[in-house]
This record gives sequence, C-alpha cells and structure tokens, in this order.
Amino acid sequence: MENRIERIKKQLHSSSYKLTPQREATVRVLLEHEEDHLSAEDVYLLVKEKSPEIGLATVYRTLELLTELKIVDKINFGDGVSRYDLRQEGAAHFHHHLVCIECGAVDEIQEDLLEDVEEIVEKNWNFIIKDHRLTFHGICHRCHDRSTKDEETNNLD
Amino acid sequence: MENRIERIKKQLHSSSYKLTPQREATVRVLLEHEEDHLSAEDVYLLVKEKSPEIGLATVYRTLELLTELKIVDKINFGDGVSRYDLRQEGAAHFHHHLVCIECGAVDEIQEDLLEDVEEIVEKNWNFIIKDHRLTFHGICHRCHDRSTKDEETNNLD
DNA sequence: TTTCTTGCAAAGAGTTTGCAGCTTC
DNA sequence: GAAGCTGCAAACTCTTTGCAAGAAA
Repeated sequence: MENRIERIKKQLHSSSYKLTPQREATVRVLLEHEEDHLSAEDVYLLVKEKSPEIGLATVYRTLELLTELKIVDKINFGDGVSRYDLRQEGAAHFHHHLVCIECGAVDEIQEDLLEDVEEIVEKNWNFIIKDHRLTFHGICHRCHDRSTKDEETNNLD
Repeated sequence: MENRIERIKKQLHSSSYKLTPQREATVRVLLEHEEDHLSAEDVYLLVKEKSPEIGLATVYRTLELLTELKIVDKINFGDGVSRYDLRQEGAAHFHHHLVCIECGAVDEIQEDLLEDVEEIVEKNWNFIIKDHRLTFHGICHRCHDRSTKDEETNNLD
C-alpha cells in the first residue's frame, strides 16, 4: 500500500505534479476500493469521510490527472456515470469486465484473452491497437446459482 | 430501405407502439447513416432538415424506444455522449468498433471474433454471456498510411 | 515571488420530465 | 373520448470552469 503510494508519488513528480494531501487521500480511497468501480461521486463521499474539507471539483481534477497519467482508467458502463479503476501495475492492457444484468455486479478479468483477436484485427483491418475495452453483459455466477437453487426448490413443491 | 421500415413498423406494432411520422423520420435518418455513429443531437439535426417541426425530446424518446426494442444499440465511446447504432438485422451480437485516437474515426467490425473468448469466459468465470461490447483504440489505416507517407517525404530531405 | 493547487459557486453539456395540446383509434 | 404521442420549456444530473484565497518551492 505505502509502496504503491510512493510509486504514484514518483509518477506524479516525474510529470511535475505534487502529491498533495487531497490527491493522496483520493489515491488511498482508490487503493482501498480496488475491487470496486467507483464513480467520482462515490470517491468524493469516501474521501470526505477522512478529509471532510475536500471539494468535489478537486476529486474530479485528481481523477482526471490520474487518468491522464494512466494510473487509473476511466470507464463507462452505459449508465450516465464515469467510473474510475486503478490500473494493475505494469499492465499493458486494460482488463475486462463482466457486468451482471440481474444484480449489477461488476467482476474483473485480468487475463488478456484477446491476443489472438488483436492479431487478426491488426492484420485484417490494418489497425494499430493501442488499447481495448471489452465488457460482457450477462448473468453472473451468483445470480445463476441463486436461480438454479430456486428451480430446485420449486421442483420440491 | 422500405422493407426495413416496414419491418420496424411491425416490430413497433407488436409491442403496441405506432410508427408516427416523427418516429419514421428518425428511423429513416438512422437507416441513411448506418455507417455513422450519430449522437441524439446529430440525429435531431438531420431529422430537422426534412421535418423541421420535430422536437429534440421526441428524438430522445424515439431513440430510447428503439433501444428498448433492440432495434438500435446505444453506445458510448467515453466522450460524454451516447451514440446510436442500428442493429444488423438478425445479428445475435453487437458488432465491434475501431476508434482512431488520431482522427476520431469509428470503423465497424461485423465479424464475431469472440466465440473462443466467450467460451473461455463462460466456462472459467461461470458467467452466462448475453451480449458484449468490444472497442479497440488505436491508429486507423488512414492515419497510419498518412504518417508512413510523411516519413518517406521526410527521408527525401 | 511565482507557480501550483484548492474550494466554492456558477456555468455547461447532455438528457429527462411535466404538461397542455394534438392525433388516432 | 380515452389513450398515445408531441413540442416546448423547465428541471435534473454529471462534469467542468472562473476565480480568489491558500500552500509550496
């Protein structure tokens, strides 16, 4: 944790930005919620718990800055909100997402999986891929398990 | 063209909606610009050329309706705007996009390409895939050709 | 001092909604 | 005439920006 903060601090410095208390508080929230996909508002509320004096605009500005430096990825699942996701350190590519259309949960896939597809696209479409976004929409294992169980229960009637 | 309008009309009717003149005008614009990825505002301006009395809210409502009926797909490339894309008739899956980070052009890939990946995801993550979104960000063939040419020119200096 | 950063409030962009009037069946 | 649809304007949500004050180099 402290290590990662330290490294992010260096990344900022190498682009002549400072890790101010507000920025650090924001980064800490992102680190503590790495599994989630927080909106700017979500981050703001969480940062506020520990640093009540922070302003929403500062959070937006910090998230924008972190996105620019590729420390976080800004994603959009189609609801009207941008979400922010810490990049895995050293990750060349953006990870993928599984969005459950029943419960709304968002799971992550860290594996690349797209190597073959990218080769085809680069070759056949003559397109130089720099990044990708892949999201699957469907039923997550939790909701699936639940409905399977429900069925079993019904069968007992 | 008229065929497709006719079929969309039937799809609306089967859900007890009417193909009003405003809705038809909107659908026609989408059909005429199938290659593009129009925002609601874009659609509005184009519809207005032929039906100047239409309101922006009607266009939004029509696009929402068409999205609900899965006649169009609502997509989001990360700029703050929703874009609307007519589904290929009978397409089981959403097509993919190539977004050029130099010129902003958006090209489409109709081929599925994800069959193998989906099989892995369904199996390993126990996730039932209903739809997917895949977007590649990079340099399109046009920009690539152009910069290759520029380099050649520079070499002549 | 000079430059960067912040908080606040106001502005902006995109989208949705309430409502009265108009169509359509 | 009931139900659905439309245009307008107002409202709303998310995000950005201007600015004066504060912190850091």
